[in-house]
Amino acid sequence: MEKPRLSESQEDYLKEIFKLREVNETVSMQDLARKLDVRPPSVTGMIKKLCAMKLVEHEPYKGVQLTETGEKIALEVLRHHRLLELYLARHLNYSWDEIHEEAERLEHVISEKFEAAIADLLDHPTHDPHGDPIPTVELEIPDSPDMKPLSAIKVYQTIIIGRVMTQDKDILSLLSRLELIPGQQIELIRNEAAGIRVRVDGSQYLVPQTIARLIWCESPDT
Amino acid sequence: MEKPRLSESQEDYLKEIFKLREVNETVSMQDLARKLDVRPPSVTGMIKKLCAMKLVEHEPYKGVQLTETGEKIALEVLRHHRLLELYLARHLNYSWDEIHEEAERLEHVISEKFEAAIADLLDHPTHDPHGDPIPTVELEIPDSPDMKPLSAIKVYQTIIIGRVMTQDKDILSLLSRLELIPGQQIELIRNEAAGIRVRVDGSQYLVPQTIARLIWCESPDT
DNA sequence: AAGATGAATTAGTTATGCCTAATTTTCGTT
DNA sequence: AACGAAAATTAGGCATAACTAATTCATCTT
Repeated sequence: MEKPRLSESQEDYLKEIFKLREVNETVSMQDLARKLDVRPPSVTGMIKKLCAMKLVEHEPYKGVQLTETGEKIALEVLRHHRLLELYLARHLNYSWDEIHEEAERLEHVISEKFEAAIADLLDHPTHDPHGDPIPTVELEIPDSPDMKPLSAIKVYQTIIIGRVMTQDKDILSLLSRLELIPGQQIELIRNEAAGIRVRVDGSQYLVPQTIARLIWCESPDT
Repeated sequence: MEKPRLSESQEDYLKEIFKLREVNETVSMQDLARKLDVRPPSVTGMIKKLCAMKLVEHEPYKGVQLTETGEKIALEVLRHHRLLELYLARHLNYSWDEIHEEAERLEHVISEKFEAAIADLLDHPTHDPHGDPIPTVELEIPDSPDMKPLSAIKVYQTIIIGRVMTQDKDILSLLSRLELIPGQQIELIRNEAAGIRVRVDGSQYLVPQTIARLIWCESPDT
């Protein structure tokens, strides 16, 4: 199958469809419009084009889905993005909340060679600094530990943060300051109406429910 | 003065005007069209826009010049490009003839932060792997040693290559294979009609005049 | 079963940045 | 001083990817 050259826009559409599909059963035009920060008619238009290119399938008024080829491209972009995030953090001293924005621009521009070079340098990592899995060179998604949202953990215990499910800069910056980042061990204290009370590194915080839903943790049992 | 956000195209125009200005007294629309690989009417159109933005000055049917602001931007792009070239070569194992192409795309996309990070890592270098000076953070052009083209050196002696004045991938690849790269010591043997005969690293080559004009050397005397 | 509502689509516009074809300007020659 | 060639410009178009406004469709409520 020929590999068509896509615009950055088109790559972003495919990437977002993929990411939304991981969460929702079906991907609506509205969801895409929100994520891509464009108006719905723009989405309809672009989806039509991607459809013509056989990168997505679209039943009007229903939803969108990636074709095999479309998914391949989405995974490539995702691999670029996540490798870059780790690279920026590890080798260029970027802080945890700064990496997303820079990777977002670089992901469309780096060559296969660049990808391979940083993958090598990073020793072919499986997860990025936010805990997101990095697709392999063969574009398989590596396994992640079993996780559930902090907001859904009932048993009070010591657990490890595995993944933070947001790209919002302000939230990331906050979580970074509180050390609520993947790899961090935290202690669940109490589930209050307003949020989850946790101990991190000796300090206690009340994590609001909205934010607790974004923090996924490895739960050793139940 | 406000820093306007420019398109990649616009940055490329400013960069090329600057580079042409270093060589020619005056920059023609044709020169630009050739370098940027577009047709002359496109150049006229874009120059008009850059003129309106006060980034260039243009007397129709005469030539183009950068304004102060335009030159600043050109130097920023050039700094990005040349830092990136050195970075790719030093840290990501790119070969000498591969760096230009990748830097060409990345230069428009990296942030100030990225620039600062690699400049730090490279210990604030003054010249890139092709011997081109890297503008400083303050956008001053660092001094280079006195040089003249290999084709213009009369006295037969041992000299050091300082700069290679081409971005042509094929020529770069050839020169790379022959080790005719900045820093290399070479011995002038004879000036023949067809070219300059030199000894490099024990091997003898005949460097055609066209190529000898691209290789600038530090000449200790005369 | 008929609206009402919200999602999706169509129609038509805009801004970039390129193109070709036609025209104008400049300048070196005679 | 006039001509011809080369360079530059204008005029008019095309593709991309956004947008707004208007319309159509699907579904939920009563």
